[in-house]
Amino acid sequence: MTPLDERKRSILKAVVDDYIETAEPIGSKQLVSRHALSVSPATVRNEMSDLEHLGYLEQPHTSAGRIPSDKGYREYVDSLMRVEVLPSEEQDSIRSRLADHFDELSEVLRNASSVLSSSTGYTSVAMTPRLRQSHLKQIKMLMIEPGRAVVVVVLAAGIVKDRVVRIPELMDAETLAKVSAAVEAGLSGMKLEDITLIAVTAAGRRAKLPDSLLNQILYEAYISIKQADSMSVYMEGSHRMLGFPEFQEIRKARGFLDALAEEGLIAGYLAEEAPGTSEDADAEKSPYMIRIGQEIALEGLDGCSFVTTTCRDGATLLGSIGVIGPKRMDYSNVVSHIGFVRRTIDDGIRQLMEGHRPTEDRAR
Amino acid sequence: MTPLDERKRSILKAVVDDYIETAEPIGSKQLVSRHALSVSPATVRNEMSDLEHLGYLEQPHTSAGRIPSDKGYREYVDSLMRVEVLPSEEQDSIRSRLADHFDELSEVLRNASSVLSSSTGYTSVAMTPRLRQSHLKQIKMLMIEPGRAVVVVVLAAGIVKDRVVRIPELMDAETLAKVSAAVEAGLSGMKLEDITLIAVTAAGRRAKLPDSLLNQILYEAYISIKQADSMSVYMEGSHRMLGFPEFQEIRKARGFLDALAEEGLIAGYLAEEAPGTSEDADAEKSPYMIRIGQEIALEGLDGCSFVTTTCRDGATLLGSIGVIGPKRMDYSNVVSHIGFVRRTIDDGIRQLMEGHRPTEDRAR
DNA sequence: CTTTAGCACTCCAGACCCTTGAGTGCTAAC
DNA sequence: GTTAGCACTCAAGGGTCTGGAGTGCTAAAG
Repeated sequence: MTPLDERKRSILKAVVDDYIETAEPIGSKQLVSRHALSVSPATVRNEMSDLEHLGYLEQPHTSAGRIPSDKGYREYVDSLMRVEVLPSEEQDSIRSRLADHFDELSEVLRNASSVLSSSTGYTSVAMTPRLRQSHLKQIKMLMIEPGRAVVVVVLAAGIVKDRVVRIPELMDAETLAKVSAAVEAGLSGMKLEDITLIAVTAAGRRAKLPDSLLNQILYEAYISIKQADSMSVYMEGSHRMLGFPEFQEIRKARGFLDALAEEGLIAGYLAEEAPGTSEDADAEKSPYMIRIGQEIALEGLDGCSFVTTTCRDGATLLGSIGVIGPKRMDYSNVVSHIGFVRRTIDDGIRQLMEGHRPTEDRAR
Repeated sequence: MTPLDERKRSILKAVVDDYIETAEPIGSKQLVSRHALSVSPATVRNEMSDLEHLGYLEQPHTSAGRIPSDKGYREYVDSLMRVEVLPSEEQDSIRSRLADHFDELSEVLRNASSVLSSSTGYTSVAMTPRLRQSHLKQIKMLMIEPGRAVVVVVLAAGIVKDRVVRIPELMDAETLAKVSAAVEAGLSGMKLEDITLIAVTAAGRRAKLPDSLLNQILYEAYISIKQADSMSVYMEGSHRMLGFPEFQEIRKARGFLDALAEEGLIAGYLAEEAPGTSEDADAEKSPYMIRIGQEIALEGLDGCSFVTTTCRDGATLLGSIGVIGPKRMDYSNVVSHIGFVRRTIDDGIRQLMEGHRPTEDRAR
């Protein structure tokens, strides 16, 4: 309970640092030689033994070195590691990879996922949020050909979803436009979660058309609106994990991949609010959530850690991004990357939202 | 060169069947006992030795059983295996899983991929084709808010793509509608590959607006049209491969997953036309392409086979679907599944295209 | 000429043992 | 409180051995 003294802290940090690098249990002698500790191996041994009893380290078996426990990683993440600012070349490279498509949220998130995975070397996920709280801005129905139409739903957050639907053969383009306008007029500005089929129908009725024509269309409009609320998950780089020693046993690798393939499992995790784990707001006041090992209570993902954060525009949630790696991941690097990506996205979106300044030199 | 005699054929078939099931090298004695061959192990031994010299079988090492060579699998696939019709419960189950979203091609393909992977137990891919040959049907630009618009591109094949773009602040909704109409009037009916920026500009000019306003919009319209041509790849179930004995060595598993993660690699393969490998058009005249082992010349995918087919509506290519598994995959089962999925999709699309009959009882 | 039984030979896989080296905990001296 | 010394532990790697499945060859039988 009493906080660790300075020497214990630095030894714990050294152990975690080394273990992150080598994935091998760390012994006292090795530790002394790799770090300029001004004490002997025996002293370190005593300290390590203490740290083990305190629950920060564990031994795979007697007569092996020590590896960090979940608690050890937690301490490391919360107060020992030093998060560096990304070198500016890397910042530039990430910025340029994210630069395109800022106007399409799902593209941004897909890109972010890809960037995070390749720049950290771990698996990344990104997710669009449920948008129940979002306001409907527009809904347009366009004729494609007799019997088919496309419904375009635009939300306040700038999110656009479309969907092809069937409509009655008899419906012509002008009539459809009229219905479309009526629905939009009636629903625009409402929160998605408040839009019911009844509301849609009421709005559509204003078009003053026979119900026989209307019913199907309005139902499809309703479904389209509801579907706009669905979230999508992007995942990248799960194959990278096979390169790490912790996944050399096929069983582990398989458990991991099976867990990730489980539809929606990860989504549930990302969906949860980030409660701001680290109380000391470091270089960046960080709404990160870092879950370590058992803290992720998902079968197959023990042995992993999960760093997530959320992108927001003011109060509204725009998306969540995260990195999954072995517990032994390079937390500092991951946090820098994920933080930088988040800020880049937030900035990009904000810029887009507030006052559309005349198109800047949009690189190619 | 001379075709195999009947006994050799049945022994080869037996070996491949057994190996597909057990993944263990097959010995003469075992073979005799598992199949009701009316000859002694010694005879089988002689035949197997012949088959080895003819290149159909190979031995991992002296004094092990035999396993099929690529040539052996090829013979098996081309003329030995018997493709069963799917049991009707399975047909129903697949049909119902595919039933939704028939109006949205990309949804259909995504679904198909998921169905194929879960029903065969292997990895599946599906791909929308490049659509250069497709005709532009509609292009609509809708105002979202000052400075932002959504462009909806509809192709003749019934494919709909949208994209959010920036437009000049000054542009109002009616003006945009006018431009939109002009562009559509000028381009509708053209093949995607024939649409150039010049063509778009020429069409847009008819709206009689100052170039300063037009230029940006027309450029965005052009980009949107070009993007409609992009293909997308859906892949599912790559994690399933870790369950197979051939991927127990992490190296293999990693090579496989790395290869699949390589953006576009698989796409290239799927994109190639299916030249109808099997000359004898079996129960179904099959435009299958089956590539076995080395025939897939991709690093990491040796040891695998790849069964693909294409969905078409008449002459136009709608998409490709395929299954990737170990060379030792259950070809017969895969072919039945993939064939059934293809036919179900083709039927569904055709039904949608030709005469839209009044909406049938749409389940749910 | 084809098929089969018999036999010697090969080779992998698994069990077992041994050695080595890194690491520990404990004790006693500094 | 720190350190040197020492006995002890244990996993990993390398060797040897054995059992079993399978082969190829030969010679006899059909």
